Amino acid sequence: MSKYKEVYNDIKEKITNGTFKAREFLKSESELARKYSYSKDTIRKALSMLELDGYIQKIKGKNSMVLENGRFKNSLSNLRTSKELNQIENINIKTNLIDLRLIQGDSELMRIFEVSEEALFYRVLRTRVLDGEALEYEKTYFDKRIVPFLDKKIAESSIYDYLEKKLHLKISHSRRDIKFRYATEDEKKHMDLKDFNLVVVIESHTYLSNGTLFQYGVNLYRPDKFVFSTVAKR
Amino acid sequence: MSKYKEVYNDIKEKITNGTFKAREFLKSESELARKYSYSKDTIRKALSMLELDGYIQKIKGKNSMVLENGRFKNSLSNLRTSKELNQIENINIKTNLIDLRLIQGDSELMRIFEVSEEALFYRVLRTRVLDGEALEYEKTYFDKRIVPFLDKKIAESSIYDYLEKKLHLKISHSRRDIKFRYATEDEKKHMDLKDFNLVVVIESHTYLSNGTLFQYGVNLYRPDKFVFSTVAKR
DNA sequence: GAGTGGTCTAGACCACATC
DNA sequence: ATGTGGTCTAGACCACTCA
Repeated sequence: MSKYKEVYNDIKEKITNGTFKAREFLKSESELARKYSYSKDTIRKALSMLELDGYIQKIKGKNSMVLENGRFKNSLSNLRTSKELNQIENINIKTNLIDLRLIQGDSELMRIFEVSEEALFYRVLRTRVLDGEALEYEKTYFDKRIVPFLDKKIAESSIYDYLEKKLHLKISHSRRDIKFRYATEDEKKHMDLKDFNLVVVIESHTYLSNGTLFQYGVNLYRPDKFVFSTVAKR
Repeated sequence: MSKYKEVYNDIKEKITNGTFKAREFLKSESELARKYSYSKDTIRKALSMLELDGYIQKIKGKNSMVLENGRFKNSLSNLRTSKELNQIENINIKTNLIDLRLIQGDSELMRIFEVSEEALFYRVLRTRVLDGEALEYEKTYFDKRIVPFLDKKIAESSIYDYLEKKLHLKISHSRRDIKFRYATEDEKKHMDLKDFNLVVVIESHTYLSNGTLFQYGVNLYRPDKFVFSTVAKR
């Protein structure tokens, strides 16, 4: 764990658990530097990350101010797994594995991954059931050259835990497009859409630290059940 | 203009105009430092911003790689005004001012801005018409203590240009919540929603560099017409 | 004027990819 | 072994806020 991440996590924890409250001011950068016995620049790096993630606002000439953070539900500025999200909203969520298989020759996937027709992909279909309603339907595709093995047990829990802790993949970032479209018949079958004919679609492309695309996925949500928050810097 | 912003803009320009193409590699940080005659750290700051904004990916042990950027339409990771968006999608967009007035005593606004009932707000209602269809409906509220004057002429062009260039407001960041709900009768009247009864809602709270909330707004879009892209870092 | 955050530098050392 | 990006430091100077 690098020093700036340690400081970042420490302060973030104190903000989320209420030790530092919204509208309060942090200690100055030089005081924090003394307190942690790190250089001012290391503290600054931690504070910059906290600002990017919407926890604090730096104000020139004054100390940094703690922002309210309660509004954040599904934060898209952080890359979160569904499991992490569950811990935030402490409600009854259950993951159901619908299907897990190897597929080959899908032209759409060949285009996305820029591979030839021999390429193999794991396809994972899962739903997330929240208080008895299937509100999320997830279709995920993994490049088998990078994820050589997946089984039912892994797919029923957290795939990302497995990728990072067991396969030691270094995940860099994810590009996400949010859009809206009519649900297909298959989607209507697996989701509890009530009267809604539209679904929220989050398409994601996830890359490793070396720039390789290894995952493509589509997550579908019932429109009335999800809010996404971001912080946009000027 | 700071040095790192100069480098950021220079490289960003070369990526967007095609001088640097996707999957190509940039020069190394030390080469760039020599080329611009700036320190390595200044170059690194520029590259980090480019990475955050999804233009490049830094790869340890190798040079930084240019990412494809064509997919970005409405990027929520940058704070963009509608006018800037228009320049990107060079299609026929027209802004219509529906209403501009001072309002007072709205309890919802009093709660959001945390002010008492004497507080005055400018309310601006506008639509954006794209190839003849009113696809965006914008309701914006400004704290009159910070924006003391607005008129028809300003509201019909770019309000943000006015705020930054004339009033010299320093805009820091904006919190945005994306959600979906049924359209109201008023919204159906002003927008060309076709058969859609749902609208995409982007609620925004915009803050100055000193931490003051000065703008609250709701932007509504027809669901089939907009895509929002973000880059989420792990 | 004193203190704060913002920019910039030069140099050290580490981890990683490549040959 | 070489070059790359990542972390960390110490110090300088600037712009801003506030009393």
